[in-house]
Amino acid sequence: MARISIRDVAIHAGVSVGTVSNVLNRPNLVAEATRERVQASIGELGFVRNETARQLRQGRGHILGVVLPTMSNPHFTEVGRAAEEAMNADGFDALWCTSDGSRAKEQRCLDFLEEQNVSGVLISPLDLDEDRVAELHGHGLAVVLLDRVGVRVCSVGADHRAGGALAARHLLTRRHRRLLFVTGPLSARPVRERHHGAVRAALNAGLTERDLTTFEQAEMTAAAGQAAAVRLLTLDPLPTGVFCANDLLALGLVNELVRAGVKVPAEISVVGYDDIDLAATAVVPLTTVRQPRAELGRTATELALAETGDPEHHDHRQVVLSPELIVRESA
Amino acid sequence: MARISIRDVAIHAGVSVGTVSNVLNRPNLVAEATRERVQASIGELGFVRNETARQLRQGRGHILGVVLPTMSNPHFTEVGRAAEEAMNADGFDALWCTSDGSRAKEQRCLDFLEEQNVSGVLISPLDLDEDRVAELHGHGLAVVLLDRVGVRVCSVGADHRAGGALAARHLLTRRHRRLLFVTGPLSARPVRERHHGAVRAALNAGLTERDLTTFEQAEMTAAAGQAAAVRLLTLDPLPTGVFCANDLLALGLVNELVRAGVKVPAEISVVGYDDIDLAATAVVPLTTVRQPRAELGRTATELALAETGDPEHHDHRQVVLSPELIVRESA
DNA sequence: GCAAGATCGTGAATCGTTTCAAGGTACGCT
DNA sequence: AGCGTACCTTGAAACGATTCACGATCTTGC
Repeated sequence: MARISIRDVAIHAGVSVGTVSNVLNRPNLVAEATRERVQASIGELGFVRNETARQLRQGRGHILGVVLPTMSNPHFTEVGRAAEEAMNADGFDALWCTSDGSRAKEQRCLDFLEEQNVSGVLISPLDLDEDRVAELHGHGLAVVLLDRVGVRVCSVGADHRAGGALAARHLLTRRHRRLLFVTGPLSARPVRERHHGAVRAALNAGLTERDLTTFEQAEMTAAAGQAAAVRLLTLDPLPTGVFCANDLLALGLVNELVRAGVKVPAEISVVGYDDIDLAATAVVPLTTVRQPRAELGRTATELALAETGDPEHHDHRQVVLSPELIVRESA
Repeated sequence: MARISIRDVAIHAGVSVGTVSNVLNRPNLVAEATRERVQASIGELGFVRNETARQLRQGRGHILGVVLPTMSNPHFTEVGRAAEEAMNADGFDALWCTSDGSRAKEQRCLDFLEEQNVSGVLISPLDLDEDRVAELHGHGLAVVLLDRVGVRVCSVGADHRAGGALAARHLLTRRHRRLLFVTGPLSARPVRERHHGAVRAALNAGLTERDLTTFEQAEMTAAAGQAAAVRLLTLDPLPTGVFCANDLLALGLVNELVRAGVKVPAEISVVGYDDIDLAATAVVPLTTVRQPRAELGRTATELALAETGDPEHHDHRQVVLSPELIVRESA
């Protein structure tokens, strides 16, 4: 029942603990015969390295924290997956945390990660707390902000303003003149930027405030999108083009419109954001703004790893990636 | 830059490390004045407990691993979320791992968790490796199987056979006599059981093998569901009732059918499985078999915690929960 | 004024690793 | 024989916390 330690292995193999450790970490220093004997003992006893002790000795674990606002939106889990893959390739592991939309939970995640002695954190913050980030950073953790630029840390994100503009301009080229923007909470910066980008583009194209309506939904889920559709249908005159701040909203909205007998895109066109897998298989395949998810995750990991690798002279980079309009059928 | 340790705090506050530890863990043993002084130093220095060292000393961390086959299916992330909530309530934290459909990755997850010294693991195994489970268990970890019963460990799952039967019987009561079953890989037990349950129910109701078609999709995604729909439409005669092994498949399938001009449920009825959030907001709100997700996760945590609490005389329980048919519009 | 408790604080041992200076052996070379 | 080199192996000192037996100091009661 008691856990097998390196010491047990050493005794069993008739060598010192140092040698067992060498077999584990620098096998080339150990004579072949010895090495095999030790390996055999390891197998026989079912020894599993205690990473906890190893970390303690080594200072920091080979672990990066990943803090996401939710696991229910495939966009985020995919970014995380790409990040994790990149870590694994470098011998690091991911520690996933979810803030679940709560600032308090987000703090708990960060505390947890810091206590767990991770060497860095990739975080998609709800609402950037610069001080907390500085603190983390001061404690020697590499911090990479996802979708948010911060002072004095690395960050990687897509250009949401450009993305919003992309969506709006697409609707405008299709001659839509009455637009509805269905956003999430504007307190969240990426959401706000998508919205501003879209509004700006519309205004630049000669539309006026009166041509624009905004629904600010509390959640960015399909259910919220559905609710938005219901509300949309009470508008008079009806908008002909809708931009949703993410695909989940767009999916719920389109579904409800179709159910109500509205033809998409003939009567109302809809553009989403993110290009999650579900977008392509929707009833009306969704025209949407694709975020370079895999690149986002991968780059975030790279930045974090670069910083942990050489914290001394590391200059923080702000990587901003370009979103891409994916035209399908909904607009 | 160097991490602040309990020793630094002790020096700063002019006490011994033992006292600082007491402030942290048994504050009642420390005089109020001292306690406050230490607390002040902790705040001032920005001390963060090194959970790694604590774990080393204490034997096992207050962490439970959660191994899921994918983060892209909301069903699993929701189960995980419920499990995590229950852990948090008991002072435990969750360590999330994804096997991503690969047996090898699953092994890596388990190795990782064991090295991390977690005190237990909740696992939704791809394909149960009894030996590995026994090994984990032998190493003193509490193991709880999700959706799979195993020998000599706790498990909690829904009754998939009953769920499959529920779905099939619903189609049968609606007078469907030509059924299509769109399943995932039948090598996965829960999938197989859903299928068997459905087939059995159909046969019992007097249908023959010739009335039943099965598509075994490699993935259980909306894209796979879409592909299944395309193939479905080549069938002659067309089935009138379809049971999909999960909601993602069903969603993709329904969407494609609707796109092709097929009326759901009038011409073809579809039943899904899981009742993920998206099911309710689909174009044709999905009739589906709900799994008690929250209860599943919560119960799994409870079982694991019970075992870690008192490993000596703990009898392993096999909890099986009942699925429930949710009738909406698709069938 | 003193013994017996009660109340606090200390310091060393410990958890399982890694690391590294130092010790052994064997071998070849002069 | 003596010495230098290579090659292996050892043992002890960390890492940062917790725990616990033991002192030190203060009360209290007689």
